[in-house]
Amino acid sequence: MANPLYRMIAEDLRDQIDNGGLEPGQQLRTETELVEHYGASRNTIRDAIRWLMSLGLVETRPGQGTFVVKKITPYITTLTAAAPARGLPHDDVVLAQGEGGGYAFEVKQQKRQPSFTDPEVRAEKAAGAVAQRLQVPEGTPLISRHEKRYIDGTPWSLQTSFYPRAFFSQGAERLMDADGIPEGTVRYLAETLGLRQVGYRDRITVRAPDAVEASFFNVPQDGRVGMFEIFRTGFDQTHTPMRLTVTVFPTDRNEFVVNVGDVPPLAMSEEEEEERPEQASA
Amino acid sequence: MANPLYRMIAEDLRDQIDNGGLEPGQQLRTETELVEHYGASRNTIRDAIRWLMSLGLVETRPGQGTFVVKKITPYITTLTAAAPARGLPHDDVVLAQGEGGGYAFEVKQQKRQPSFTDPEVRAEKAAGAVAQRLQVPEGTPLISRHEKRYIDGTPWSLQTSFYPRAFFSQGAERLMDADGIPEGTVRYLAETLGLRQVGYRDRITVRAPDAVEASFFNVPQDGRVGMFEIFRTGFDQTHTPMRLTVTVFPTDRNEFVVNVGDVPPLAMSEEEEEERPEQASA
DNA sequence: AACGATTTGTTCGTATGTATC
DNA sequence: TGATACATACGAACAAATCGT
Repeated sequence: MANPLYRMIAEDLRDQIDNGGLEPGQQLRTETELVEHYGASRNTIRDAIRWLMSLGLVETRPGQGTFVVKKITPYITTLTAAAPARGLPHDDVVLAQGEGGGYAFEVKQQKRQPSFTDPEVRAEKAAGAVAQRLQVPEGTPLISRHEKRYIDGTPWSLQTSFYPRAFFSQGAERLMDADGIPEGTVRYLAETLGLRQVGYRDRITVRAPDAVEASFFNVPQDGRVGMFEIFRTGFDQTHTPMRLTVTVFPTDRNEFVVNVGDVPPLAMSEEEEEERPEQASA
Repeated sequence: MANPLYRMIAEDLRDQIDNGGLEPGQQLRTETELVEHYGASRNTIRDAIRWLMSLGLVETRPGQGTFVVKKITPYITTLTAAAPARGLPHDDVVLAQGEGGGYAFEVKQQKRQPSFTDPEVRAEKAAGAVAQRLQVPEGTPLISRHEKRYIDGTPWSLQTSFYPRAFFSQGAERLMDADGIPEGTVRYLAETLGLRQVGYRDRITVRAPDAVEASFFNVPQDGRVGMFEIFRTGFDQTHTPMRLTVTVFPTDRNEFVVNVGDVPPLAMSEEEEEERPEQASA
């Protein structure tokens, strides 16, 4: 039964975090102090701390100490379009609302301000998963548009959209502009090419971050914090994929909501006042 | 530039996994062999392996060795109801289809057979997130039904549904049966109490597994493999929550799909033939 | 700007325990 | 049972980051 020593020490520290005195953000005793307190070697203490780290309970900062992680109030993103007004035909509503301002994800969380970088535009060829989701042969010329997205100035998501490069030659020239398309690419394509997006499919997976993502989101290199990866394929009137948008979000600060049928609006009280009875000013 | 030694060794091993000879499932050289090969101490070699483990690239088995993890073909679950037949009123369709056999998640992956345990039924009181999502005061009497769900015999998800215990006294007596409710609790409640579920909301988050989940899903105790946690709140005609279902899935073997608007059915080719060029009969 | 004190990070060595075949 | 392989635990030394003086 006797668990290894480092895990017993970890359990003891965990208790103090879950119940006892250790508050989020607070510093733990230093490794040297813990060595004396538990009578174990420093390596064993470090094993215990590593265990707690892998559980996402503490984080270490070189030169400073070990700290209890504070949970982040999650950003909430609705994947389905805004609830259709009752009585309206379904198709007409789906994409007029939810996919308004350039891209569908809306920040439901009030008081938070999303912002984006101007897109970085590249010409590339379809390959692998991208070709598969767009249902085009490998090597098909594409346009990709890359954006960094922030909420209140903190990194929120990395987004890449792919379009067939044929759209460009057919007249949708602003697809390769490095400026944003304020009215949204979906609407822009409808106006210029008559391509109406009649629906989309999201595919939600989780994977480990790569080096770029870990650095951008400021999460540990290793896989402790996963990344939501959402593939959104948009379909036109002929049920042909007309675009693919891949967005990556850290799992530690994001939630997604899917509404089906007739559901009440997301109440503010549903996400707030989880465990902060104090303060309410913006 | 000069990364720590253990990470340089890890990178070298990683290259062999990504490009070179090391196939999924294959065994790496033993720690002692790696000590000789790289001229580093065993602790440093173990640090390198630990790094690769945290990236989810390898796994260690005491007494056997270190192995390259093989990725699992993911189970695909559609969260939205089956595509409504065009022209039908929206509300009537939403829940007749997708939420047929007891619960909404369908296994889209062909050739795979889901199975469930008989539910374990408990009487309990609403608390915390459950009370919040059901929009009832803390302490409200509830019925909870717990199921283990498998696909092809391997653990797939853990599911708990909560209903107000008042439903039981009002006549829905089978809610406390330890037998399954083959026609589905949603339909059962409609037939006995006239409670129609007109919509539902899913909330998708990722968190670390607890001890029970780690053991059931056979994933490491630490947080390397996250858990999808999906809260599904069902609403009745009066927009009041009538049930809450919480389902937990390991992120390493699950994907979710959300359909909005008019989208073509999920083609088999979209998930198959990722890296198996052979065989194509259906 | 420089230095010293503090704290975590990296690397070595060594010994023993435990799981698997 | 023995051999092999990973897991745990100790001790020690130096490096690198941070902070205050």
